[in-house]
Amino acid sequence: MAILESGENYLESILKLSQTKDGVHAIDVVNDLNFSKASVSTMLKKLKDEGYITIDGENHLHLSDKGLAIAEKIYERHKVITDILIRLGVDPVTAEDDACKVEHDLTEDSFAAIKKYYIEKIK
Amino acid sequence: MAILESGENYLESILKLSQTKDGVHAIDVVNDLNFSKASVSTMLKKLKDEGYITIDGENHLHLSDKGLAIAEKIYERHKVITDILIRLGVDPVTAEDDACKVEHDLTEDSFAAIKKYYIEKIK
DNA sequence: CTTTAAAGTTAGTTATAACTAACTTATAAT
DNA sequence: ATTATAAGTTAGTTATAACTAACTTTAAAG
Repeated sequence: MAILESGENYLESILKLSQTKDGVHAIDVVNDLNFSKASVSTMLKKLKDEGYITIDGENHLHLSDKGLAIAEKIYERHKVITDILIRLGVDPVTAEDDACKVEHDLTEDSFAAIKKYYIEKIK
Repeated sequence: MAILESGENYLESILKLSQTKDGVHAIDVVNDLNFSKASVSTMLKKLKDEGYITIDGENHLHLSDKGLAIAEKIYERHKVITDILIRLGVDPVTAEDDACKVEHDLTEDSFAAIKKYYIEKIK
């Protein structure tokens, strides 16, 4: 079963959190995504069952190889799209919010085209 | 109750169809969106109940003022985003598909910024 | 005019993904 | 050690929005 939009956000959150903190817990994801503990618990179980993350004895969340691949993909999209919107004059908070939605919708082709343009013409 | 992503697509479809055909029926929307007749029937009823469309004695679909406003907004986004992606080198079919998803996610601010850039720098 | 096909509806199901409430488990403070 | 707080789980609910199956209604063709 492939991972969907919501799952991608969880993986991205775990990656982001793991860059500033070691030992990411479910509660950190709760605070980052502003979902209920119950929702996060349920989704993390699903992500674990489907092999996107592992949870160790201290309840630390770890991205598996395939989880990391998705997290990195989405996180890159997030940063590129946010930056483009900011450079086009959108306020940073709105840019972040919009990137967070759009980042899941683009095909590889479209994002690659956007990224290429971003690197050559905007950045 | 505000209209959501799916409803926006129906309104956009009705607008698009009404530009090449007069007397748009539910079945035309079925063929345009590739949903089942049942799904379309149910959603059109909801859009009617909430005042976004009217359905006349011949089962022709008509956008109300507020329905038209949404349809035009989404349709403009669709065309702008599709054109940008095509100009960035994405194949037209993929560009259409991606625009169809992204068009619902952007805030007014972000789309306005993108449109401004599109008019000044890309078009 | 009757039969067939197209159009539309209704009922019930499914999946995704959030929620609250209530529970357990684990940690920290008195 | 007991209690209070924090963390995590489980069960059941909700909303959105698709689906199939079965039905009705309308329109067209013989």
